[in-house]
Amino acid sequence: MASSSIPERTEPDLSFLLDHTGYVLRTRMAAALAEIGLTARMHCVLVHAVGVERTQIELAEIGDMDKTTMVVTMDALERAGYAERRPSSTDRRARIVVVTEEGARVAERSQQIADGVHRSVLAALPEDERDVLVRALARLASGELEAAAAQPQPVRRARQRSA
Amino acid sequence: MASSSIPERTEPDLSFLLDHTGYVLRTRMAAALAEIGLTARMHCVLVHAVGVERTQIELAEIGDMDKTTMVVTMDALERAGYAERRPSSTDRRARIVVVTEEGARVAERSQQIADGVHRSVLAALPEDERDVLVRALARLASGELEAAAAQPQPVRRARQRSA
DNA sequence: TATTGTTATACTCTATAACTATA
DNA sequence: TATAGTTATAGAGTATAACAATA
Repeated sequence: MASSSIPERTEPDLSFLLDHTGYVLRTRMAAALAEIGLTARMHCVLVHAVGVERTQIELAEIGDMDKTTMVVTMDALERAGYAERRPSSTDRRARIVVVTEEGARVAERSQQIADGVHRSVLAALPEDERDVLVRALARLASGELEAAAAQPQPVRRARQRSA
Repeated sequence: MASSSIPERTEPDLSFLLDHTGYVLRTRMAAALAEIGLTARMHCVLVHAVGVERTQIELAEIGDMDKTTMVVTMDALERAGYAERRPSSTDRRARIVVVTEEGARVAERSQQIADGVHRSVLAALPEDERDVLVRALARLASGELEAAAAQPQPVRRARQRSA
């Protein structure tokens, strides 16, 4: 959130626009999901685990989280009674995330909530802009933008113990 | 970054799209600015401080940062020799951020870099989508989206000492 | 040897609190 | 009393490392 809001006489400040809209949407989504006791991550895992056999790692990749973050998220889902860890029948190292009956109901509800938030956001736009916005963002998200994106993050220094 | 990348048979996942594009752009911008030794925040402060008399608080608001984060950013800019703190002539509590000559050159360069990144991103889109994307994001950023955004963040708990 | 999942922990980031000096 | 700026530090979030079990 260090983008400028004041327009220079140059390019449109895409950084500010994406940061700002993303922030506001995240905030709205978090608030909406919080009403049924879910975080965005719990929602994401839940929705992608219903009906299919997926391991924690697979779900972590889908939601782009670290496997250790996945552990925390699963802990929360288990405490809430929405999902369980079951040993995989094919790989005894892995755990399948099984959504409970109540979890499935919650997942459906939370997907409705998420869709509702998205709909209400898009509703603020003139109809002809909606599709173009989604299409343009999808285009940027899938490839073109990624290509040139090196990894500039200097990689977080590791804890080092002894020599 | 807990949005799903797998399309449900529902609304387009605007959360994922904004998160993802925002993340990639932030990453690219950070990498590009890092080549001249700037962070996004330093760039933002520098660019909005050249030529005008602005206090730290004013610049912090423009860049949407906390005043304590502004202190850190100013420390970095001073170390680099790009900006200085000067007492305000009208309010002896406040410090005006004065950009040095070298700082002004760097600001111009960093603005070119930022514009270049934005241009190259937009270049990935068919021409007719570019304007619409920017216009739609601007519309969402300015008001409509904000209106319904309550503050759901439970406010970070304060350190409490004694009673 | 490599991988899944876990625990423990360290690091980064950023905001709160408390303070000084002014207004 | 309130505000600009500073310092110190707490807290959230998240990644790294090391480990156990299994592949």
